[in-house]
Amino acid sequence: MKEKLVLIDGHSILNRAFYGVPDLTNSQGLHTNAVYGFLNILFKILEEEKPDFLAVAFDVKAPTFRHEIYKEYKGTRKPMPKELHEQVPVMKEVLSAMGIRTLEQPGLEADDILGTLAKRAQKEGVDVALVSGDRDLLQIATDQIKIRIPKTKGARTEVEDYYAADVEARYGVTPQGFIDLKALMGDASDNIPGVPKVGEKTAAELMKQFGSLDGIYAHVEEVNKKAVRESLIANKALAYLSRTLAAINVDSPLDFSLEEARIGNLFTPQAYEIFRKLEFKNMLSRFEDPADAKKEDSEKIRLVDSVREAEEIFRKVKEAQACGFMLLEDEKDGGPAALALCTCPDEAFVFAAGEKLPAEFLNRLAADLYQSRVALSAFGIKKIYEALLCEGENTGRQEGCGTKGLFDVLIAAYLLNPLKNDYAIEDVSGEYLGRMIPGRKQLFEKLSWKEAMAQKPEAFLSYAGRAASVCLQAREVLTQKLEQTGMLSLFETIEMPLSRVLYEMEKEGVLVRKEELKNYGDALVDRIGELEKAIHEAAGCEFNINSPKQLGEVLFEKMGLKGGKKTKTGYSTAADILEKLAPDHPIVADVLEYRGLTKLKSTYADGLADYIGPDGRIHTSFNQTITATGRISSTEPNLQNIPMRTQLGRLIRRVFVPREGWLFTDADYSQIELRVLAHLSGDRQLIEAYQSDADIHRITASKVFHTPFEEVTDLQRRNAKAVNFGIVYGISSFGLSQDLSITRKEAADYIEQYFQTYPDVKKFLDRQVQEAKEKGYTTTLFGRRRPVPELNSSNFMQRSFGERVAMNSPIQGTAADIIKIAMIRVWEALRKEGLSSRLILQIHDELLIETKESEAERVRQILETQMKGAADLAVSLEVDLHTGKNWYDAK
DNA sequence: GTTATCACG
DNA sequence: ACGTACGTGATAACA
Repeated sequence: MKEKLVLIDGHSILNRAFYGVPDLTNSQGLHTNAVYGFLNILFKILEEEKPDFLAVAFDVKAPTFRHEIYKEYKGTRKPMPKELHEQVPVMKEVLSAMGIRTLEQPGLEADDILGTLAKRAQKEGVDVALVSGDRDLLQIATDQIKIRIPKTKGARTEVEDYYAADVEARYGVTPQGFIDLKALMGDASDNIPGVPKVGEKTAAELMKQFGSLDGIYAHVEEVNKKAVRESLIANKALAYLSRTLAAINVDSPLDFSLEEARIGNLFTPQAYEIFRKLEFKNMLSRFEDPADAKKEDSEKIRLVDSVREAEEIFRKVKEAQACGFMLLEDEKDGGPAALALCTCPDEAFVFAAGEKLPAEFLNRLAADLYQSRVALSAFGIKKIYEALLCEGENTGRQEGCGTKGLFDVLIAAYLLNPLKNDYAIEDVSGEYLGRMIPGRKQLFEKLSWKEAMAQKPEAFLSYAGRAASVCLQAREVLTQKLEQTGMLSLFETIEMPLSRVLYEMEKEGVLVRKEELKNYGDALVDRIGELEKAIHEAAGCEFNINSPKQLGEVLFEKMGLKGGKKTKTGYSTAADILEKLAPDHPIVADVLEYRGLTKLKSTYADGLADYIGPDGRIHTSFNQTITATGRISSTEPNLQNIPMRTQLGRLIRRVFVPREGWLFTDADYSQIELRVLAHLSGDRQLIEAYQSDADIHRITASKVFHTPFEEVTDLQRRNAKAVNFGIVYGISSFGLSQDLSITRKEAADYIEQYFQTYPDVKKFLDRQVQEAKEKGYTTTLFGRRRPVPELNSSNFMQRSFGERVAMNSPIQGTAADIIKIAMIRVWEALRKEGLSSRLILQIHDELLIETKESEAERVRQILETQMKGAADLAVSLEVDLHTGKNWYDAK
């Protein structure tokens, strides 16, 4: 069996990976996408080739770097972006930790190193696979040397393979001919002059006709085109010099023996450590689990599956101070699959629900434990209140929202880094405890908990036990981190109590009149049909109006409407584009109406109906660990985006009703974000504007446009309002100009005038950006942080985005904090006074209470008092209150 | 699974 | 010169 060598063109692959993999950073803000992509390609190649030897070559100096796209289109060089630059040493470190031989030598380009090694290996009878993103390497290909060019296609990489024959088949020249071809046409990015007048096309033709550079000069008189012929003759020396430059030196002086590149164990402890640091979680599964090897002996996880045993253990657990509490609820049937408890880190009990240990019994024990004085540390607490509170909660803990002693690892991890997409317990373990444990996906793929328990009982036991242990251990570490970052009070007094409020709101749900919702949907159908017909008729063909692709083609090609291309996939048919065409083209107006109606039908009329439960109510999920700013979000269904702005859409709110004989009370903050801005900036003018109790947009218009208050026109007010919004979003003249359909210059003037009117707002915004740049994060009034890694980007667009984020997050986030405080206070007031009315929805600046008629006045008072009093700002917080028989009437 | 669009604050 | 408003989630189309 022949041995095999894999050679990798380090910079080239790193470069490919950098541009092929979306931006990734670890929690320290280190960019990792290129390294990640490189390793993915490496692992793929290794699996396919199963080589005996492996080496990676780098250029010694890479101050500028061929940006592939620029090279192809512009023939220029571009400096390596710093996001990529910082990954080069990391990459080398990773390779070194994996025991992979790296090669770099002053005076030698990576191409030369690769070429030389490939040829040497071939001489020794070793097969070679050379991996590079650079087609120049194709000149090295032979029957034993395969050039492999990876292409990132969407999510995964495909590799093009070239032996010598493949090069000829694809390009019509031999590998040697490749050199000649390049010599003829030149390559600006490699400083190869080439022959003047000969470009890509001509070079290819010449090669086809004569076979080689030598062939061309042997028959140079036979070259057809006069200009080319003369240039060839005049530049013969240049042509041969170019060939020398284009040819990879396959005989470089390189002190290296193949044995040095023999592959050993790549998955070393050192590599594991680095992968962990880089947070390449899915790659960690390639390592043997060090936790297994190291911990198995000391880690005792006991399976409990009888009532008698369970009771005995619970008695003991109740005497502990703190307890890690991991309840695994099956996603298929919603019932508890198992409960894991841990009172000291290397010992855990896993209670498996089943015939011998009924779920109800487990719930009772859990509730009992919650009533005891043990401090529970759980993960995703909102989901487990059901079990904790199953016996009612009117004994024991009464403080706050009943969360005393409870600690939610999930919420703590979210506060410490709100940018993550998910917060798996195994990630928390690795990140905060430095203790790697095998992840759920790795162990069970897509199995539900009950399936996992049945199919892989041992792994399940181990996972559950460790998870509980992590909950216990993480409490201390996370508390300390929260303390260090100034977020402990936010955690304890806002987020933890809020989790209970959200649980109750979800459980309560909102009543929806199913019949009326159906009628609403049905009423849309006829008009949708009419529009569809009219659109197809006007277009002269039938097509799917819902397909932006088809719609774009019909509108802009078939019908020839003028509208610039936008997206990479084709024409933009977004509403703001179509609105400009609508007045002149009835079909476009119809499309817009069609879009509006089908949206109402599919997302709201039909979409919501699927979520009405047996109790006639919709129970949304309020997610507490999703947004970057601290807002909550609502899913399945989203009840925070029910139509409001158009009359027809707004009507759907009539199907949201309180129970028979009750009312809705709706309370929303008036311009909470602008008021927060007034407070945070301390701007005297803005604060006084709010104290005067007049329409803030009108006041702003009056000041910004130097117009007496009474004479402000509607247009001026509208413009001022847009500027106010723009300020909150992190103003840019372009954004404002888009919104108002004015020129950038005009928008810039408005902004300039605004800042002159409210100078401290300007100072405040600048300070947010400045501080965020220094510290790497922004902070709300209540200490909530949001990291802004984009501020360090070398990419203008990303950096600008970071600046807007730095301006917006403290404002949006502080407003989010305030309404959370209000929610807790309102909830507690309702409870304390023994009222039956219930908080059921939150829509960012609005609360909806299902109100018992006899409590209506008291509910209004509670809402007003608690919402206004949620924060003490330099301006008052104002609340608009409405009551009605449905949500439509209560707004 | 990603993209385009559009609903809300 | 770059190419935008901030924060979400659901749907349908398309690869």
